[in-house]
Amino acid sequence: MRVTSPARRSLSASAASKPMQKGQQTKAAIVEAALGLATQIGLEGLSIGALADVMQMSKSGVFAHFGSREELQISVVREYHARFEEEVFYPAMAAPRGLPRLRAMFDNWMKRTSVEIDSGCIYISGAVEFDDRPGPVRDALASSVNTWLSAMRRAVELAVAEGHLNPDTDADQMAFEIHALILALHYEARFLRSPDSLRRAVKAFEGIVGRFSAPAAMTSTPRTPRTARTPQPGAA
Amino acid sequence: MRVTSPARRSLSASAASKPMQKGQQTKAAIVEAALGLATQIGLEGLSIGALADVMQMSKSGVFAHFGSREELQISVVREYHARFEEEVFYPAMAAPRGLPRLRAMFDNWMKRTSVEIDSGCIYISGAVEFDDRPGPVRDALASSVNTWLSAMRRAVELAVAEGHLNPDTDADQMAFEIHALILALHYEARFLRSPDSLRRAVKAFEGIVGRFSAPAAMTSTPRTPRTARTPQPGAA
DNA sequence: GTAAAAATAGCACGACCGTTCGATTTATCG
DNA sequence: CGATAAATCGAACGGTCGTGCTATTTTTAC
Repeated sequence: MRVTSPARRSLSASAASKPMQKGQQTKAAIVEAALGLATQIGLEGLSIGALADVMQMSKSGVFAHFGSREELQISVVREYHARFEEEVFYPAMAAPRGLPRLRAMFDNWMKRTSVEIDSGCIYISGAVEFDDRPGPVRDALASSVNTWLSAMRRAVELAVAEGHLNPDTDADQMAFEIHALILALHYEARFLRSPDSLRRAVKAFEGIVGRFSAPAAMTSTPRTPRTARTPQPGAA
Repeated sequence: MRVTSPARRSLSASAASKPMQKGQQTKAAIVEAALGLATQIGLEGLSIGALADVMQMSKSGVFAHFGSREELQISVVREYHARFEEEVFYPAMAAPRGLPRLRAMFDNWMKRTSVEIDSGCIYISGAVEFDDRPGPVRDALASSVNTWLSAMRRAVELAVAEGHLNPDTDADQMAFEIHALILALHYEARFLRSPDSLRRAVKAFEGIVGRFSAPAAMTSTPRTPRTARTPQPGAA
């Protein structure tokens, strides 16, 4: 292929090197439609036939963009990852570091999990579908999830460094408990259709923050060294 | 086996009225095998062909016992419900009511979720698979889950009545948070294969108990009206 | 034992699946 | 423009699925 036509159109493009032919944007449109399907019926439920129907294309036309169903699924996971960063992570980084940012991350995360009731989270459905099915799809999913959970842990550590949380806070532990709230919110809102779940999750989050920030609160065992009397209790 | 032998074999039988023909026990064996398959690949992954393979029967032979795949799935849910009661609920009822019993329920629940790493919980996988797929399978699942969650709430209320927990404890809230821990344990142990998740869940449980039992602990906001000291917060 | 009834097998249908391949259309570029 | 490459289509293959039918075997009952 020639050389010219340097940059064409950059949708979610990472590099402007490729000319971005027509096919690339239909591919992007296919991935978007696939993401919509996958959030409703799961990554495993994704079928090329149904996708072709939605796109008003032939099955082979859709297929040609990916070469295999697995590659399509991976593309969907990557797209979800990008949107998750865009809607959950980046906006939260605008909040001041420490507890406010941690709270913003949790809030955005909750919104993505519960507000759009009609579409689930493929990090959650995918975990169930691929928990004992090794392969590249599982790897892509686990990688994305771990990236986000690591960001949560870092946010907790920052909150400790800022003095918003107890200095002996176990960041992994706190991230685990926050993650648990999101999972319960997803479960009870989406499956049980319990209308209170969002309020429950918020309340539980405050409980967790209270436990990790109050120096007088007992954690698991009350034998935490009380000597130093850390200066600031938290709040915010 | 002429006439006699009035009751044949009662596996999980509820009534001894029926003669329990030969077919009933093969049906029970099929359901058991189906349960094993479903805990690995999910209720949706259950296929009659694969089940016939495991049972060394013909597809139609297996099929005839249920009449439809949906009925097979419902049978699996019912069987899981029975075993869950047997392994989680009933043993915990032997513990003294109050906090010890609540703790026993959580312990047994955790064990069922994490110890057998190679088989997941269909209450969790089923929730993802059927969260927006109405029908009798979803109904059966939701009914079983709600039964168990109600039992958890009742256990919390008993612990309040026994004086083990703060009298203004919101039982629904505490049950929500405990449920969340199980979901996170399942997620992180089974999908992320994190070895610490069991310990994390235990620690978090103690944190929850601590928060709901310590009368001086702040809950969500410290502005709880301390004035009237309302006698009945929730109900029993 | 024999006859009725229940359980199981065998086979085929139609539907959908992912995938392949050659033909055809459409976009790109000199 | 025409030439060339990319994108898309159409049809087909082999496979699995749930399900319905009719035999055949096995269990039950007398």
